[in-house]
Amino acid sequence: MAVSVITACGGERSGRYAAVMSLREVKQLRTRQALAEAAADLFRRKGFDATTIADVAAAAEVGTRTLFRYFASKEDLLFPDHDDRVQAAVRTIEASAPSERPAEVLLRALAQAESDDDIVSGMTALRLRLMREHPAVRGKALQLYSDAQLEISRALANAFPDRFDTLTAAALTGAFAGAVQGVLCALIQDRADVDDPAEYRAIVDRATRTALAPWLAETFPSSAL
Amino acid sequence: MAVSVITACGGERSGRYAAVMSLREVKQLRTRQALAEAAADLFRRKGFDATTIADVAAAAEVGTRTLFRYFASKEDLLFPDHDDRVQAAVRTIEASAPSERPAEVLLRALAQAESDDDIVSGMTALRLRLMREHPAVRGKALQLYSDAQLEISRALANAFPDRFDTLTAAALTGAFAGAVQGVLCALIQDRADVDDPAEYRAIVDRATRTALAPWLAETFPSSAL
DNA sequence: CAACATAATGGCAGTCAGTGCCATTTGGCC
DNA sequence: GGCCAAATGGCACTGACTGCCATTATGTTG
Repeated sequence: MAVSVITACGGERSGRYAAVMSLREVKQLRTRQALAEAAADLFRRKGFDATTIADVAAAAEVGTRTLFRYFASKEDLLFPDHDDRVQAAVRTIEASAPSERPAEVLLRALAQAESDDDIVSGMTALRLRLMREHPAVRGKALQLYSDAQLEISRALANAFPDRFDTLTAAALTGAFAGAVQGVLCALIQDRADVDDPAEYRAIVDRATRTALAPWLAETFPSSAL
Repeated sequence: MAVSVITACGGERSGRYAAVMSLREVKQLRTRQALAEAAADLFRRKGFDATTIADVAAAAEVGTRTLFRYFASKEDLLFPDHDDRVQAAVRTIEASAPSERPAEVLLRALAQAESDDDIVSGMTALRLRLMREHPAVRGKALQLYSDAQLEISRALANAFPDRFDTLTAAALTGAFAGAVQGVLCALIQDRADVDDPAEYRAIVDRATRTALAPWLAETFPSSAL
């Protein structure tokens, strides 16, 4: 999403967003994306450890000091639009009708968080590989996911105030996310590499379905959902 | 557990483990514990950031180079006997009877991982506080928990080979752990500090019950468990 | 008990992530 | 054009962490 905006700005339709984005903002977005792309490229080619912050900054043609104004840490370079996705998921929940089943809404919100951009660009595959090989990356990912989870559970509690208290919402969200995460980790551990986007999507789908089957089962007391 | 062994070694019954532990091993355990205790003490008094590795090493009367032979990172100092607990949980699962309900076994294994030592010593409270305040600590904790989760799910799949494939076990374990973790996080977020051991235990109990209520409900189809 | 093999220690120099400070530049706006 | 606020990037610095190596302590064998 951010990607397409910038592409549009740089291309023939560069004036399209002039009305809504100042030049300064456009430049910032470009710098941010240049950093993320340079990082992904270097991580892929040279490896995570062998790539220094200075390398990334140089490749993006900014100073290292500037890099840290865009990304708080080296690991954050791998999750450039994390916030956008979380916000999208939250909005999905907020926009849901009270008549819907919370589990369905949650499922839709999580599915939406999977950006197609990332999958086809191979960013997801890179991320998964680095998560497996570098504990620090895995730790950062888990931290981001955990924070997102909390935010989502709050949105859920707000969207269904009559069915959930904060704690139950946290439990439900945690169970969902935990199940998916658990399956995903187990899958990652097995197959060495997931290069094919379609394969990755199939895996995620399977993981989600496996994990959530009990929650979505008809026999399950709807009061708990 | 490690604590009591060392205490016994250093005290009047110092000869007790001489037959099973060499002097070298006893010294190593002592150094390890000295480091963990020094770290906990300093983190508590001075704060996490303000405490340097050099401080901890000096307090434990070893060189910083030696510290890193016992703990791979500054954060690891906060989880000194993580491995022991995970192994205990795994053994609990391995020792379970095939006739038991997997969910019950899992619950018992997780409950056992809560060491009384830690709770009364305030280690847990310190850990929770630092997890809330320092993302790096939270990331490390999540990483350790995630790895433990994978190991436990494997043990579960092994213990109930006729009921679970690897993925379902991972999903169930993930859902359990995720639910508890979610509730715990939500609870932690609210109350600023949990100093009282009894209060902490109550919170964990409540979190566990809230999180797992759906799974343990009678109406839930037993085939899924 | 002596001598040897092995493992633990700790110091030193070095790398790199990340931060505070400040002078300079740049875009937004009147 | 000129002022203001924000962005930039260089510099020096801290602190976690590592490889290397000489020294020391421990276990073992005769």
